[in-house]
Amino acid sequence: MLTDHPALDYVKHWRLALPRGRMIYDEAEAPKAFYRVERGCVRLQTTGMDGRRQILAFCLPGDFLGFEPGRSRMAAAETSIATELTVFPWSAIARLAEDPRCAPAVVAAACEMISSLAAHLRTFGHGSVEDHLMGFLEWLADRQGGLSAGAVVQLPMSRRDIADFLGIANETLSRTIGRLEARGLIQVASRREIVLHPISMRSQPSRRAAAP
Amino acid sequence: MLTDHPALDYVKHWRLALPRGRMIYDEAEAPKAFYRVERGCVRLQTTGMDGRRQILAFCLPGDFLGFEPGRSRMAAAETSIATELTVFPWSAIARLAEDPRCAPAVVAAACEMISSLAAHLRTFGHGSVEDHLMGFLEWLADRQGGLSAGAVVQLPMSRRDIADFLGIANETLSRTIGRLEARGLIQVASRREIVLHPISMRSQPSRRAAAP
DNA sequence: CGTGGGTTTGACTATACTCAACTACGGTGG
DNA sequence: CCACCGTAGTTGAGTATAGTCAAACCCACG
Repeated sequence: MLTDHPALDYVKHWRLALPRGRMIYDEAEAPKAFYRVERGCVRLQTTGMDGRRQILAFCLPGDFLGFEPGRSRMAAAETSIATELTVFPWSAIARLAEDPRCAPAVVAAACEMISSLAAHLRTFGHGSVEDHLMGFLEWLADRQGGLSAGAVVQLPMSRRDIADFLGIANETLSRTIGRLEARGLIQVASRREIVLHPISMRSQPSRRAAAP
Repeated sequence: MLTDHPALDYVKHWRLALPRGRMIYDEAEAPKAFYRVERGCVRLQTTGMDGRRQILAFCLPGDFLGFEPGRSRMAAAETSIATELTVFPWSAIARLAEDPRCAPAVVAAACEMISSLAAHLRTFGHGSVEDHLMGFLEWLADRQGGLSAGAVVQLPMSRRDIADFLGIANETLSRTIGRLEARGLIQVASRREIVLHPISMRSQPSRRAAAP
């Protein structure tokens, strides 16, 4: 990972804290910097002419974004929640790419983005919405320290964000969450917290134990 | 584009001709080389446990594929039709990435793949199947010399390939083609040839004209 | 404490999937 | 060269799934 590469410490960079819903850069705008997420969550998205939004990827702490040597951004980047970033100005990109010691790491960073998009793309084609949602939650749990039994997943984005990521209507997302909970696969602790039930626990479909 | 970079001429490479339906490399296998398509068409695909296939991208002449410095392929690569490739062995990858003159071009190649996947991903979320298919055909026409009025698009892949790329059942693809033809948007000349009607010129040209 | 955006729920509709039968094409062998 | 066969593609009927429109609801925020 680029994070572990010492070369990054020597290129110019600084911290940047943003509130939720702030645009970092817009679609098709000229790249001026790239970023690493330190805290929070950034969504990479495009907005169609019909006004509908498609989220291509979520960037969590440790992820890089905006690494596009081309002359225009392929997607806009906005914070899903309050987020802290490290900014690397464009000049650093050129220096990185030309430094023989750094270039392989840079390529690796680009390939991570490829893997991320490819993983997202492969889920789109087939499978039910429930599968997609479970896959998304498991990915989140994995990023938050492994998907152990009864892992509590923090959702650093709104339902609408998740729906636009999965490519479904937010009503459908809401209904799907309810269905998964009814089947005992997940449990909605709060609006931004979901408990993943282990597969082994599926055998005993726990009905809502907590009395009102 | 990497194609235009002279450094590629100096790294070891050779030609390879393959018949249709041949696997170039398999999913999760260790990368031994990367490739440039000279003629034909390659599909990058993953196969789910349910046997269903999702095609992530089609690689047409000029495109690179298999550029993954990681330790395993993110997707399998197979020829959709008889295809001619230039093979660059793994040793060339390391050399390219470490050569200060080549590294930017290498990064650019990776970014092209990112753009390709991102473009595919953004169409998935919203819009009708007809839109997706028209977008696909226009992309093909664009790659085959611009989408002028009445452009004849050669389809270098089967209907099943197209369906798996768009993430729809092949029956749905067949019906959608029929519907588009009935609406006068396209005309099926033969099984592997479709004429794009000038009505589609209403939409914005994705082709870049001369700089202002 | 009130407001407003995000979220949930309901009823209805549109769209694409599935299963199944049928047809056309391309390649092969007589 | 033609007949045959197998694969790819098309068409049809019925069904399942998610979208749309609309309204209620619930927090989080000021």
